[in-house]
Formats: sequence, C-alpha cells, structure tokens
Amino acid sequence: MAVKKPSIHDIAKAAGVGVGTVSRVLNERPNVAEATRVKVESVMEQLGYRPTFAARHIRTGRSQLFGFLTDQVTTTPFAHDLIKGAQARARQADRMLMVIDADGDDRVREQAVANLIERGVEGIVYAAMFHHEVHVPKALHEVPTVLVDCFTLKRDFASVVPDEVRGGREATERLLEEGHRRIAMVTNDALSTGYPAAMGRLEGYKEALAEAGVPFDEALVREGSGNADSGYRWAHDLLDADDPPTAYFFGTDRMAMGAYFAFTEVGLTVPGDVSVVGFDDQHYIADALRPALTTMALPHAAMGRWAIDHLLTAPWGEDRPPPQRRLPCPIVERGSVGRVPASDAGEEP
Amino acid sequence: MAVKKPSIHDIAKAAGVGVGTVSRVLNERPNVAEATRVKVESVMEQLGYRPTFAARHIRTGRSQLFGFLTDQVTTTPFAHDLIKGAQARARQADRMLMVIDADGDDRVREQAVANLIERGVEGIVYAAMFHHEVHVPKALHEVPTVLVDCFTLKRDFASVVPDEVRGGREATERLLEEGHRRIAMVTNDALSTGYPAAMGRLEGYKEALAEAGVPFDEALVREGSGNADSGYRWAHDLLDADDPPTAYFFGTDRMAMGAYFAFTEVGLTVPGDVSVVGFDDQHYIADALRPALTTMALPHAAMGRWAIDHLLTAPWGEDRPPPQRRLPCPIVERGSVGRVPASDAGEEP
DNA sequence: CTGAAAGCGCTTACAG
DNA sequence: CTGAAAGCGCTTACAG
Repeated sequence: MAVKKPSIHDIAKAAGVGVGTVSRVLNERPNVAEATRVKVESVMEQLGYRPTFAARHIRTGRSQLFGFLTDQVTTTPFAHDLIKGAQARARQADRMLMVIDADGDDRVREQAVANLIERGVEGIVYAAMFHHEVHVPKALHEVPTVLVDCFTLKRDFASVVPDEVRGGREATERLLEEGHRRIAMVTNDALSTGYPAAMGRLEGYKEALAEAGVPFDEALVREGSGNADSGYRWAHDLLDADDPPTAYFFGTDRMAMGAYFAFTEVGLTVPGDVSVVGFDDQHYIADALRPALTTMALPHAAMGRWAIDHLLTAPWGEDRPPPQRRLPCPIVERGSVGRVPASDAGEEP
Repeated sequence: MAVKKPSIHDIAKAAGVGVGTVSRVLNERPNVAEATRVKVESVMEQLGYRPTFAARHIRTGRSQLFGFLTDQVTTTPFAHDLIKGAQARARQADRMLMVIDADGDDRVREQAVANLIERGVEGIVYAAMFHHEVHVPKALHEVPTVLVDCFTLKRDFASVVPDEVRGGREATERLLEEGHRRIAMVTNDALSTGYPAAMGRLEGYKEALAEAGVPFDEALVREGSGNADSGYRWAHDLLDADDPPTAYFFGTDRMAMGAYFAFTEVGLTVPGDVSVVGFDDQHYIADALRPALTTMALPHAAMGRWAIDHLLTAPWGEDRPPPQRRLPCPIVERGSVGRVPASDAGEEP
C-alpha cells in the first residue's frame, strides 16, 4: 500500500503503447493485435493493475449500482432474503447493491436517498419489512424506484407485494382438501390496523370457504397479534369450544408455534388430531416445530429479484401508471396437515 | 430525467462565478463572501444540483466506502444484525457499505473482492455466519480487511469473534447461582467438527463447574446437532436418568425450544421444575417460548461495529500481528431460569 | 475573497 | 490496428 496504484498511463508507458490501446484491451474491444493484447495484459499482471471504477463511471455515466434502502423498525429475519434475491438478480446484470438500513429514522432516510443519488445509482429499491403503506422521501422521484413489500397511497411508484389474499385462500384450500370443515383462522393482526397482511389473509380464508360451500362461521375466527403468546391463548380458547376446530390456519408461524404448546398441553397430536397451517415460512421456526410446520412462504427473494429486474428492464420516464405487482406465497409442505379425523368427517360426501 | 443533470460548471455560469467558488461553497470551505455563498446556494437549489460523487472520489481518492462480504451457505437470521452494526458505525463516519453475499461460491467471492477493490473501498469486512476457520480470497491482502465471526489459521487478518468460552461459563454460572448442581449441557455440534462454538461453550461450562467446586459429570453432557429435534431427543434422554438434571444449558436456542416440548410432554414446568439457558439469542425463538428463554446473545451487532471501527482507526500496513478480538456474549434474562427445586437442593450449604 | 488552470483515471471519437 | 487529444465533474494549489 506504500506505492501508488498504477494507472492506465503507467501500463501504457511500460507496454510501450498508447492509453487508448490499454483501454481497448481492458474492455475487450476488437481491433487489437493479438501480440499487443498479450503484451499489455502481461504488463497489467506484473504491475498488479486494477482499473479505477470511479473513473470509468464518470466517463461512461454508468454506475452499475443500485441502492437498497430498508425501512424498518425492528430486526427481522426477512431482510436477508430480500437482499439476497435483489443481489442475485443484480449480479446477473453485473450490478452491485448499496444497502442502507434507515432504521425508521426519517432524517437518515432522506440523507440516504441523497447519498445514493450522488453516487449515481441506476435505481433504488425501497423495502419495507412488512406489507404496509409508506411515505417515502420525495427525492425518490428523481430516480427509478420500486417499492417492495409496501406501497404508497397514490400508487405513484412501482410496487411488489405478497399476494395475501391468494395465500390465505390456498392455505385454507389445503385444509379443505383433507376434509376439514371446521377450520379456525387466527389473524396476524388486529383488523383495525388495516394492514393488508391481516385483512388479505382473512379474506382469502373466506373466499376458499365460500368456494367450497362451507358456511363462514365467525365463531371460528380470532384476531391475533402475531406473536406466539397470542397463538397459545387463542388455541386454548378455540379448544374450549363445544365443537372445537379440526384445523387451524394461523396468520403467522409464531402463533402456530404457540398453538403447538397448547395442543401438547391438552394431549392433542399434530397432524393426527389437529391440522395446522402457518404463514411466513420463518424456517427457523417452521422447521424446528414437531412436526415441522406447513406454511405459506412470503416471497421475499422473489420480490427482491422482481424489483431489480423491473429497474433493469422497465422503460422509465413514461407516463403509464407504475405496476403494482402481487407475487404468490407458495405453500411449503412440511408435516402439520393431515386428514380430518374420521369422527369429525361426518358431513363429507 | 430528460434533461442533463447540471454540473458545477452550469452552476458557476448561472451564478456568475468560477467553478472553484462553487466547489468552495459545496464543501463549506471558508473564504467565501456571504453574498456569493447565498447566491450560489440559491442557484444550486433552483437547478436541482447534486454533486457527482464519482468525480469527487476520483479527485480526492476517497471512496467513503466499505465492502461487506458475507460468506454463507444458508440463510441465517444473523446476517442482518451484523450488517446493521457495521452500517451504524459506518454512518457515523460518513461511509457507506457495499454488501455482497457470496453465498458459498468461491468464484463469486473472488470476483466480489476484485469489484470492491476497483470501487476503491477503504476496507472490507468479511463476515461468516457462524464461528469457524475460513479460507479467503488472496486479493483481500491488497486492502485493509477484518474477519468477522471467523478467522484464518495463519491469523494474518484482524478478526473479531464471540467469546464462546466465556459465554459458556457465564451461562453455567447463572444456573449455579440459583443453586443448581446437576446441570446438563447439550453441545451445539459434534465435538469432532472442531468448531470453536461447540468446543468453547462446553469448555466454559466445565470451567464454571470447576470454579464452583462441582465435579464434572460426563453423564450430563450430550453432543447435540443444534436443531430443535436434537434438543427434544436429548432432553427426553436426560429426563430418563435416575437422577435427572434440574437445569439444562443448550448450545442453541433451537435445541432449547425442542427441549421445551419434551418438558411439556412429561408435565414439567419451566422454570419451576427445570431451568433452561440457551445460546444465540435468536429472539424470534427466545421471545416466543413460554416462558421466554434466558439465553446468551451472540454479539453480532457489536462485531459488525467493531469491524468497521477497526478499519476506520487502525494503523494499516504495519507489521505487528493483527488483533484477534473476542467479544463477550451477554446474557439476556428472560424467564427460564429459576431457583433449584427444594427437594433437589440437599447439597447446598 | 475569487477566477483560471491543471489534473485525477478513465473512454471515446478521430486521424492515420 | 493504434496513438494523441479531448473531456467526464470535480478539487486543489496559485495568482491576483
């Protein structure tokens, strides 16, 4: 580190050629004699030459860079999948990712966007850690942007979110498929929050029931809070009913986990006695449960990938309304769903 | 986006000054008349001027950038804390972080390091997702580097890792403190792997016992695999003994979680009948358990912070051996540790 | 306090 | 196929 890094001029001089030629071999351009190419390459090798990206950037105007801004309040296990998905797609296109965690601070957020723009990013993905409406820094309008797991009320940015309704529907269908008719649903949040994740999953549940001709029974629905404790309590509550459910659909894996403890306490076995489907696919929980939990996966990697892909391929600056994309939440089959117990299957055809 | 972004020249012309003056106000340098400053600033405002960072970088030689390379095989919930810690420290110093997930691919890793160097990073943090020995790309020697949660056999890079031994010791001490004497330990991996996390935590357990004058009893130790299933099985196994333990120290929270199910099955209550301490502080598990799990926190954020801090402040290029730092794993008290049951406390003073 | 000029390390036409 | 020159958007002495 003591000696100055060699520049293209040093290479040119040492190789006895002009800088243009060095640039040509560097960029693998045609019209370079094989002999000169070899010569130049060997000199670069010897001198340990590394191109300076900033110079290239300034000349070509291409930063090969995307910004990734996360808007989050608390550490979640999801951030990484999102980043991984985005980065995988970016790498295919030879781009890098500048990741910033604004951690819920508006000032930091504004500053971050400004910094990213000054760095010349080709686009910014603004990712929330759960599906909700957001207010974003105005400067985001200066640069191609896609919102991930969130959206603005005005829908003035491209956005990609999980298809909560469809996820809820498919979770419920999976249970119906096994003959269950008394299926409880514990929402992942109070409905009053208006969060799409809570509303949507419940709506999907209702849709599936309706389609299967199973009457909706309000007595089987509980408003949960998302955490394990809530699942534990509501499971006990539902268990206390005269005619307890044979299947449970929880809006989060954590609630399903709490419910497992409740089932164990009363001597019920999953999936022999009761079937369970979760939501989120937090695999450190879903895999750890006994039996492992069947759950709906939040498409974090896919959303990250979609976001970068959109930045890469969408025509910017046009007037058409930005796409509001919903990605499916695939079911991850593990071991918590089984056939409805024979004694409860009376109403089957 | 249709019009070209204004440069410092455009500002200079519009403000009727030279570019040097614009640069001076941009950098808040002294020796600018108040009137000119105001004038220039208003022009910048009007034209929506943003400095081009790449130009600044190329002139000053400062990239204000660190690389963050993760070497990981599988998604872990820890990556984010590491990144957050690193980024928090970087922001204080007005630096940004370029995050790359090499995902276990050597080619990608090499390429990533090359890219980062070309981007002019001031340093690279190379982070593993669990404490082990690594082989790193040679190019890392070209730039200040610190290894996080890993180390090289040659110890030729600065490194920061969790103090596994001390963590194991303090976990055990916590249990001894409550009068427990028959304390089981389930390691988080086969000892044959040689992983510091498995060896170290067990060693700490032994140290604590020795210091307390409690004879080490091999019958109380099991080699676990880290996952919930393993915890479940070994808990049952230990429970079957003639004189079962009153306390359990698990090398991972996931194993503790499995054990909770075993305890529930046999009607044992935590912490009334048995006490439990975990390791990792995976809070989505630790918080979700009933009662919440007392556990040793892996210092991910602290390691991330330390790494950037070291890059920022250490004198580089000197010959002294790079520091090999161990950071403590603080205990996180939740609700799983209680007094030894009276009937088991016979041997107390 | 301020402007004109040089230069950071590249790429890109333009001649030859 | 190749070299010399201009220029990307800044900062930094250097005169005034």
